[in-house]
Amino acid sequence: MKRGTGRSGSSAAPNGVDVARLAGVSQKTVSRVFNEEPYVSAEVRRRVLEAAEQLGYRRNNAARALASGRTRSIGVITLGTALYGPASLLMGVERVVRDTGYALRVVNTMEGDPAGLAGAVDSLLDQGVDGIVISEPIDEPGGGEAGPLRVDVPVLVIGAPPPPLSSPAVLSAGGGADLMARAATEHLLGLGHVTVHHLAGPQRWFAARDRLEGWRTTLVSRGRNVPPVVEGDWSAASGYAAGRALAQDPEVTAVFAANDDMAIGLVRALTEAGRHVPGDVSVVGFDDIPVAAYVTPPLTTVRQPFDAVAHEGLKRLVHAIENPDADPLPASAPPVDLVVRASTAPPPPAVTGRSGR
Amino acid sequence: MKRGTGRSGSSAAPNGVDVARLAGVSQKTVSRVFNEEPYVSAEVRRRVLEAAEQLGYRRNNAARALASGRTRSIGVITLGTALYGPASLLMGVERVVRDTGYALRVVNTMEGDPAGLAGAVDSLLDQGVDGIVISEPIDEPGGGEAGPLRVDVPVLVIGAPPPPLSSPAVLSAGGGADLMARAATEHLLGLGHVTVHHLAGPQRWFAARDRLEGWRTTLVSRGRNVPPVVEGDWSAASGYAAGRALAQDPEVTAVFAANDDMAIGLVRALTEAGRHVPGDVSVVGFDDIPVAAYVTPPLTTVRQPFDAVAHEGLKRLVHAIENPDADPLPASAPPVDLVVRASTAPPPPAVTGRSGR
DNA sequence: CTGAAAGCGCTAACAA
DNA sequence: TTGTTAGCGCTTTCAG
Repeated sequence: MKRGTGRSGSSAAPNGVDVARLAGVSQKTVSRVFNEEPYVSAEVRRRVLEAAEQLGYRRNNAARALASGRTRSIGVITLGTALYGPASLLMGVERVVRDTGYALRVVNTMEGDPAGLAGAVDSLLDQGVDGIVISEPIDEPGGGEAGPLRVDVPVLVIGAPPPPLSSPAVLSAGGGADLMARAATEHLLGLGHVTVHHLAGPQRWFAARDRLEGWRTTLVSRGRNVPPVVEGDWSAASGYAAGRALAQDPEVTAVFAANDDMAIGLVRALTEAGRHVPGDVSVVGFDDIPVAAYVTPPLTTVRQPFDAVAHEGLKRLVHAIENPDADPLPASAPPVDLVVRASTAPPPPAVTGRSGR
Repeated sequence: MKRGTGRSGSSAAPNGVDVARLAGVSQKTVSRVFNEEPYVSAEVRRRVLEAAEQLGYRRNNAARALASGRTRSIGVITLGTALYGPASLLMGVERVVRDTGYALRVVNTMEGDPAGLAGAVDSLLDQGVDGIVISEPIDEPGGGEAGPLRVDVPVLVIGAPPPPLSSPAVLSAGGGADLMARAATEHLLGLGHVTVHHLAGPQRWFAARDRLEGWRTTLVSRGRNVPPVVEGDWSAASGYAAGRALAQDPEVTAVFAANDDMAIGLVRALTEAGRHVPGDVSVVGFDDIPVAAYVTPPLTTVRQPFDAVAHEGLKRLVHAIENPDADPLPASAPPVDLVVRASTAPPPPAVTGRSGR
């Protein structure tokens, strides 16, 4: 092939040898300068930097990765939806990853993806990432029949307990949805509702199950009746469908929806059926999407601290990557933030009087 | 260093030489098998595959990139918001990139990012991508004072005309917002409104300017009065603020908002001010976000074909990457899709000053 | 403080 | 159909 190591011809991108020659030093010294290693005289550093600048030199990352065995990149696996929650999380992750000096690679697992999580992990491992973030994994159709996933880099799972996998470090972040669901439910109970209905998310999602659990345990611990759960698919359309059914039942005076989109569809169905929100029925959402404060009526909801979760989790992941032998950093729980607006109120008088069974 | 090329010791990841030895062939043959090159006998292929399987072999991407000069990855630069439009676009891009066999690297440029677009491009170039997608770039504070960006890979710009940059190929996709804005405006005019007000997006965004332009030219070409523009920041909150002002003006009977979030805030403000939508004022949004059909009243809006745009644009970008010398593929315009729901109606009979019905 | 030499694991010609 | 020989551009090790 003989392209001539360190040609001074101009066509291809310049390399360390070119810079070294121009600066009158060895290639190793160029490497030292760019890695900010100690023991380089100010004078030499200046010459190297100047030569690099002049040539438009830029370190070749593939070569760096090959020689060092590290790619300085982190892969994230998301569900590939533009839903507010997952999208916010991804943006948060990107920011932190970049701030930490890593590059970000993204792979989606669409629901129904044949390869699923294992395929996504594999593709990231092929690319050679130093760590993996799995954002809101969901249960898979043929779930884990292939045994635990073997991963040789640290993994951070956000919004769910870790799936079965063997890895040098498995961390998780973003728990606490059950506590948030509890706050929502208690808010409604505190308003005087006899019980609270729940419009759940798809139960394949851990996030959906977690919220349901928080709701259920709250009712149980208060000795309230636990009404049957209605399950939606996160969409406003499914919330609307659920709302049409719920509207028929006069016992329904309070509903906790597992996300804001469904809550909005629900409110619409109730309103169309002549059930006033919050006069007849109170509704609480989840996420605090940007329009939540501006729909009619403004939605009471639970705000999720996406950025904080991403930041907290990534910090621990990077620590695990860079200190393979150290103990993992401890996790910290995100705060609960119930935003009370106008979609919740005490139950209507007629119903208040009756005692819950 | 002498780690022993092709050691049979088990610790590190196996390489091509290990596989070759086990299969009793040369390393090059292993390479041939994995690249699906022709001229490998079925028997040899089988042996190699078996050996690889047994060893858990996985090609080293860094080495491949170094040797071939291609990373098989595409970088995308987004604004780092969870706004429905940008997020949907990103998901669409991810899917197509993956389907095409490339890996995806993501870098955000937050508004106000000091490094800005140039910094993002630079970071991607450092990582060594084969192509770059710039999604919805916005004007930058100190815009382009550093001269045209020098990029040595093909670039696809979505939702805006290409910024000044020198690159082997500069493509653009996702135009046509002006046509969509025109459709929205004409729908309102067709309903009988004398003119249409516009609640614009931040004018630093090309997407916002494009929609404004489509609206303005429609009015002008119809000989209608062009009312002053109100500018929001895409948020429902800004739509609400604009709505409070607009509600004071009895001349306002129709408003075209540059996105659905602002439209929702706008509707809320109008309603609170006693101006009924669509009885007194008609409102059209833009994007068709998932909740648009379920807010009160269901929003008439323009649906954006994010997936189609991503698919169409990426196809051309990949073509440009893989056929550096061929002519670029021609662009095709996305379809215009106005979704008429219940937030638009003919203007009220008496346009001067009364409210309600 | 600086440099020389030896790879990292793969692909690219060129033989055989 | 298969193998040989060079690198790709950097980091690592070990000497000065």
